[in-house]
Amino acid sequence: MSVQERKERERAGRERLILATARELAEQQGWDAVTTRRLAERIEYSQPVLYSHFRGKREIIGAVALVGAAEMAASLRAAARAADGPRARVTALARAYLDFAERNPAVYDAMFRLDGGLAFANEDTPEPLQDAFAALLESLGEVAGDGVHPALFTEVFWAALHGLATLTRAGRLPPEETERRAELLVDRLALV
Amino acid sequence: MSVQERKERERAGRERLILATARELAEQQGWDAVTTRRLAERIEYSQPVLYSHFRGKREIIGAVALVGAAEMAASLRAAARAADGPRARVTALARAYLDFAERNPAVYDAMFRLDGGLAFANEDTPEPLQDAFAALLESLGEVAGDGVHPALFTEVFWAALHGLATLTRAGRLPPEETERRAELLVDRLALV
DNA sequence: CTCGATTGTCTAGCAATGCTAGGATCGAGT
DNA sequence: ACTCGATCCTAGCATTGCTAGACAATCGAG
Repeated sequence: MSVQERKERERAGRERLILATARELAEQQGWDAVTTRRLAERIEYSQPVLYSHFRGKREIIGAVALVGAAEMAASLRAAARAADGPRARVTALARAYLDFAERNPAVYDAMFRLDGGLAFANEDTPEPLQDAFAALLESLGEVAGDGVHPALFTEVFWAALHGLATLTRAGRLPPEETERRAELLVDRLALV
Repeated sequence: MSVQERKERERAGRERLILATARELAEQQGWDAVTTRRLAERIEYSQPVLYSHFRGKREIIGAVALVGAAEMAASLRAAARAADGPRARVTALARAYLDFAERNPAVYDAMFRLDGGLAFANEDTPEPLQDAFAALLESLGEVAGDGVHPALFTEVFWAALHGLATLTRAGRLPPEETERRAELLVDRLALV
């Protein structure tokens, strides 16, 4: 059995290598530059190897998205934990979210802009994505206000952050005032 | 000179045909299905003809985006005009925006999600895009609140709407509660 | 009316893309 | 040492955006 175990270990290692390489390449040159050929060349295997791990490029994007979701959830929780009081937590949360999107644009795209073949908004949604939403909910639920469903409030807040992140990165909004926009958003949306 | 004029008229007509066809195809099957070959076939010309009107696919997307922006601006203004009072205007505006995005997903993508090679957030921004933003500003400026820059407020509001529109359409948010989310957004962001 | 030139259009082709079939190679277990 | 299955690669397909160069239609001058 040891032989089989070793093989599985090697396989898992190579899968991590593929994902790390895809992510790195995407961050460096954008997802368009992540072609199966280039990716295969960088991991020093031929293209068909990729297809023994993933169904195709879409699934690779999806896998990177899941890794990113876990990271984002951790970042959000860390930021919330470091802040005192509900209001400060929300501010920190918003900053952390926008910061993550700015620092990991390719991963963010994989999560929310590209089609990674992932299920959303239903029971089939992969755990890391549900957990990232939960991380938002934990801090936002307490400032939703009476009579407002926490999940609905979180969705709206999230959508606003998502809009700011994507429009800014696409050059639709001047980046200089990101901070002021985030402040305004928190000021209005968070009740005390 | 009349000959030349006729040719220019025909040329302009064909350009409109290209754009209308591209838009129709994109709305029916998505922008991925808008290939130069398919597009050329539908307009009953060969592919190179497309390149005598536009630099490439990107520029076609950009041109569709401009047409869409003009339409959206008109829709937003019509909705605002039909409402009484600042608060009702904002509600109507939000509804009209989300409605436009839902009814013209391909055009919306061309405007805000895809790369149409257009300039944004600077003085080179094409007029229709500036005007669409102006249409938002007209109704939103009056509910920004004291001491809040109207343009900044509009950007935040717009980003929130954009987030709702894109996340909903990408299946990230369940569509049933769109209306409630929009209400919550207006409730919180618009000051009276 | 004819002819040359210009304008316009098409056929054919390039390189790059995602993906796959089929054969070669390597190694585990007898 | 040998067999057989798993593993990997070479080669290739269809499709994409885009372009070069040949061909045809049309216009203006004589």
